[in-house]
Amino acid sequence: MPELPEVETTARVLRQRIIGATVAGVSHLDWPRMAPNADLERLSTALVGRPVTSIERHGKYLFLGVEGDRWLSLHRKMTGNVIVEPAERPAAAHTHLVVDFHDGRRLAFVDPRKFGRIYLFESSGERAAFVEPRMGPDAVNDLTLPIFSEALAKRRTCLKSLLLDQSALAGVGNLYADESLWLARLHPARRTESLTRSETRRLHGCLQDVLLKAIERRGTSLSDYVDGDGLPGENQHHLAVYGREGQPCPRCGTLIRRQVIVQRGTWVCPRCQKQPRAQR
DNA sequence: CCACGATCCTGCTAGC
DNA sequence: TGCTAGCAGGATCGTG
Repeated sequence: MPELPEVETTARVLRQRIIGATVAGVSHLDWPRMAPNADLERLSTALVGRPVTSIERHGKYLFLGVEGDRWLSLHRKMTGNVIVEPAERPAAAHTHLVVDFHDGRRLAFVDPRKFGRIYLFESSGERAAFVEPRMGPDAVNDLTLPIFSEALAKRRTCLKSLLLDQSALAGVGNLYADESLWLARLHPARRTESLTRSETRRLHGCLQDVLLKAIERRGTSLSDYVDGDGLPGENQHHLAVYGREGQPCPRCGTLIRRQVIVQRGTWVCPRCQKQPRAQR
């Protein structure tokens, strides 16, 4: 599933490919629930005839800006992909939005599960009003140690729940939460308020390491994810715990275990990540 | 404030 | 072999 590193990799590809391209048309919007605040007519009116001026990312959201402060925003949830390709190619199955450009290429939003979301914002203010209540600081661009400590102090919950909460910090999903907690040698069920100052610093550093390494490796391709050129990433070959139940911990060799924490499949090394005493 | 369950979807897989 | 029930999961919403 695309999390911050996958969305960042896609954003970098899109910047190289479509900045300056002018929108010629919008089509294939076949599932209205995927676009809660826009229909094909509104999207066309806002985008057609305008060149793409910027590609931005906050957390797992992608923002495609066109001239005149209009923003097409995409969230890929679990199975969505955003791909630039020649317009003559037949549209892939499960294509739910196509943006055609004047140069004969198109951007396709493909999502078998239809969990992905498409939004249109007609000003930066409108976009900010959407982002602010639901997303905290971006986990890579805005999350300094003091800001992370503050986000942690504001909530009394377990570490896994904190890392997955997009309003606390934006961009981390199930995979990178587990990988960061393993690298920091902290159990996902540990309470936020139980962390010492040095554990907080360690978790912050490990989270940055895990996310930046994953970006260098162009994301993790386990089932669906490919980048803006349709290419898989490399980080799936470097996972320590995620999805590795029964395989040895790369640090100590103990067999990785899967448990369910805050309703999510969670992988831990039972030796490196000591279960807190209050938990069963 | 926090936890938990339901919801949205379809592809995959375990089990018969 | 072929079918089906159940699971997975990000964000949101309603309930306790």
